[in-house]
Amino acid sequence: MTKKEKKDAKQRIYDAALSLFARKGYSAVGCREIAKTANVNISMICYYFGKKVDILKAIINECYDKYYHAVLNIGDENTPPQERVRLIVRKLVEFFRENTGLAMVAFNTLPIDIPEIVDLKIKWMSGKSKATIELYTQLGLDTNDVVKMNVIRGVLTTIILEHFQFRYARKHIMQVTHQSKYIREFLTQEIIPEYNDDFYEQYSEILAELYFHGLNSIVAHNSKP
Amino acid sequence: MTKKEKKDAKQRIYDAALSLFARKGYSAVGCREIAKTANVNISMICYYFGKKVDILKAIINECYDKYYHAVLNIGDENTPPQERVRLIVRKLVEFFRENTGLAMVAFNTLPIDIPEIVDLKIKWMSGKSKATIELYTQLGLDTNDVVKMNVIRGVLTTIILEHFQFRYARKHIMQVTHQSKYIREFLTQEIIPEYNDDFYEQYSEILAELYFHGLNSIVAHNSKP
Amino acid sequence: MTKKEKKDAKQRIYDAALSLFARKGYSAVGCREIAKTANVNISMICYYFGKKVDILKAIINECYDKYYHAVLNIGDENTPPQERVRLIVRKLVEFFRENTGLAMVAFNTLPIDIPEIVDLKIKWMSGKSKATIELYTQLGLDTNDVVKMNVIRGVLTTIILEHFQFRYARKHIMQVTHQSKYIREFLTQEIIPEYNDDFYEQYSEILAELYFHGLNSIVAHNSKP
Amino acid sequence: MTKKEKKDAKQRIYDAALSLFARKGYSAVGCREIAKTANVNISMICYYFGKKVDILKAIINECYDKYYHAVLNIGDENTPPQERVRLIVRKLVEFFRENTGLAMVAFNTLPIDIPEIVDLKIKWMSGKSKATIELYTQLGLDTNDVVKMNVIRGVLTTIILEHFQFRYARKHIMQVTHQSKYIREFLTQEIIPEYNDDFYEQYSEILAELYFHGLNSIVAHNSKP
DNA sequence: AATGAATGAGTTTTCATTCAT
DNA sequence: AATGAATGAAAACTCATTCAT
Repeated sequence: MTKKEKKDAKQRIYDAALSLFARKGYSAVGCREIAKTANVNISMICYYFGKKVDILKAIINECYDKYYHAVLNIGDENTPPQERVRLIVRKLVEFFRENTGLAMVAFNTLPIDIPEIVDLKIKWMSGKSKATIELYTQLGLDTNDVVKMNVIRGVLTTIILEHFQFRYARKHIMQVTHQSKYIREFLTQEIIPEYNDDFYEQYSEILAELYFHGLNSIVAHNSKP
Repeated sequence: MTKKEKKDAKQRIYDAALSLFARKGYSAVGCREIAKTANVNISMICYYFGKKVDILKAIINECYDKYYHAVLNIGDENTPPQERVRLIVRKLVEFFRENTGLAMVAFNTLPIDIPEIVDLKIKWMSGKSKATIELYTQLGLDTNDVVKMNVIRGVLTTIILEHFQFRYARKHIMQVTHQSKYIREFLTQEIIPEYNDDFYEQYSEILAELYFHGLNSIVAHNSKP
Repeated sequence: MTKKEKKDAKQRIYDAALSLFARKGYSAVGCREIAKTANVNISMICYYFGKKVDILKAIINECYDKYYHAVLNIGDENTPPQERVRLIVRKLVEFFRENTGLAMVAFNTLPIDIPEIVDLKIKWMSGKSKATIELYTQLGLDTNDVVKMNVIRGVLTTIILEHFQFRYARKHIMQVTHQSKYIREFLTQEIIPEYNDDFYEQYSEILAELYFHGLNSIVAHNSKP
Repeated sequence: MTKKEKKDAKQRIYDAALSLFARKGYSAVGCREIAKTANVNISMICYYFGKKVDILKAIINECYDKYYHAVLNIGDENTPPQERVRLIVRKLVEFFRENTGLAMVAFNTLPIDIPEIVDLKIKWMSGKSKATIELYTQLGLDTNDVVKMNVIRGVLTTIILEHFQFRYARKHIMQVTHQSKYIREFLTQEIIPEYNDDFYEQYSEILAELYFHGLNSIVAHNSKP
């Protein structure tokens, strides 16, 4: 092994794990597979990370860290609401675009039943959501309206994440050989856009539009006549 | 064992598996655990379902079947668009409410790397989406606008599913003892509504509002000047 | 496999484990080795005992159970002390002779650092030692004399156990090939008696003699003039 | 690290290993644990001792060396037998008191199945036992009486070792938290003497008494009429 | 139809040791 | 002289599945 490879062993493990977790889910991926993908000996995983779950922890930490950095300081009370929404959407899209795998693994709402992980996630999720709350009040939304808050909680993130999950899944599926040929045909029939800067420019714009007007419409809405 | 129990063995396995898959994910659940939860002998699983994966198949099949029945024939071209949206949302919410676990397992976009499952899902997902397409055209949306379609694809389902996943996760987490007391405190501090008929009446109303106006706003939107 | 073998699988594992633990100590024996010795698949161990440590638990339980049955009801206040000592020694020797391996594993004072085992042992050891206490008082020994009690605590058991450990070890060592030939020579030079009924008849007699007069002498002894 | 620490690294490993072996047994202790306890890098162990087993060898060597020095030249034919016994007991108690851990590891009769160790022990054990043999003849004991020799072989050492093992184990157990509270209560209920000079003065006296009169009684004993 | 026993390949993790520096 | 990285073998244990009954 060259020096380069040695230096990167930990990183290679991390990357391999991230990619595999994103594709199969944490539990479906074994250390063997990670090691093979990273081209290292199995024991290296424990050597560098201690336990398999610690790789997941590292991923979650990196993801939330990046996430909160991304959505930090997006406009203030002086920014016009629509502009603010546009900024938020743009930032989020950018974040998910750059960290698709990371986000898929960390944000997957599937409640993996590992207490440590649950705790870690909750720790991250608690007390950071100022930005959106600020936006809501700016739009005149009653943040004490439990129903409305239940409707809009996490909506934006969810929509974007879902987009990337779908895109990721489709790409992955197309690389795999499937039993039924008609599925392959179906997949290739679909019009798949080029997911380039231009696409996401428009995507953000439209999503911001949808979200902004959607929000506004429910501000006015009176739940009970 | 009574005869009643014997008769229900298969169902008990199915129910146990469903509940466990929803909580932990398919791969994280072992046959042992399912058998124990269902209070049957392990070999019963293979006996009734052949392979573990076949339970998942059964779940997916039941879910999609119910799903498409739920969203079938919701209004037609004569129904006013807003009313139609309201109907769709209502039906979807109802569906997810009644089949939370089922939907969590079947719709989880996490692409589990099991070809059979992927194929099965694709088979179900292809060619059934007439209802929404109809709605789009009724609203005047250009269904060939790739970007717009990427934005709205699956949005409604995703939002509702996410709501139920969040609700489910929170409930589950609260039942588990966690290391950090402050997490428990945090969880109990939150205002959690009673998720009753009344709540979902309002929830559907507001979500329909948001979705309808959101959609309308992007119909008008001109991506590129 | 014949039916006979099937039936005995658990027993074979138990026996193999007992024999290996006696020879090498619990920690030095692996499941692989037990399985091979018992001529079963490794997974059978977990299948029948759950965990490796549970075999040890079973051994300890069997040993203490037999032990307390063996030393139960050996004479009473009407039995002359010397006769009583003779009876106790005889019973103990008999017990150790019949359960050498069992006793070596269970009574090995080596404090294996497994809490469950420590607890189990203490549970057994507490509150069962009436027989010896009765004897002491009969002999006129002050059971509150801490020093004397420290001297005689467990002496008899220890001496006998040591005899069997030594005998066991020597036998085992002689079966193994050793590097240094002079050791083999040395070992074979030694006069090794036949450990038959006759031997243990005399052994018990002499040990009882030693123990009885030893005890008596310290009864009279005044620790501090 | 200071120079002092560096200098002592080997000693620290030795001490850590000794303490851990005494508590858990050789096989149950890993190099990792030794290294951690000694606060050195794992590779230091191999660096200083070659193999893990060589630490054990060092321990055994040190122990036997000290042991034989301790019991060397304790009285001669002119010393009155009872006085001689008293001296031997005193010396042995002193030795075990000062080298409890060492003796526990080295003298543990548990036959660890490592040929090198077995050989080493046998090498030490052979041909050094003049002192006791001398005593026996002085007392008029027939050293050719195989049964008698089997009874008294190692008795003294065994008794004392057992005392220290018990003391050691109890102390260790009390430091550990156990599941069952009643065990802790039981342990603390016991009257535990202060194991100081005064205690061992008396302990040696009483044990010498027991041993001397015990031996004498069997000298007179005629095995078979 | 139903099941307890059995299995071999699988899991994660730890082992003592070696190596290049 | 000293060490962090690396390793393959082994550790205990679990896996989904099969099979004889």
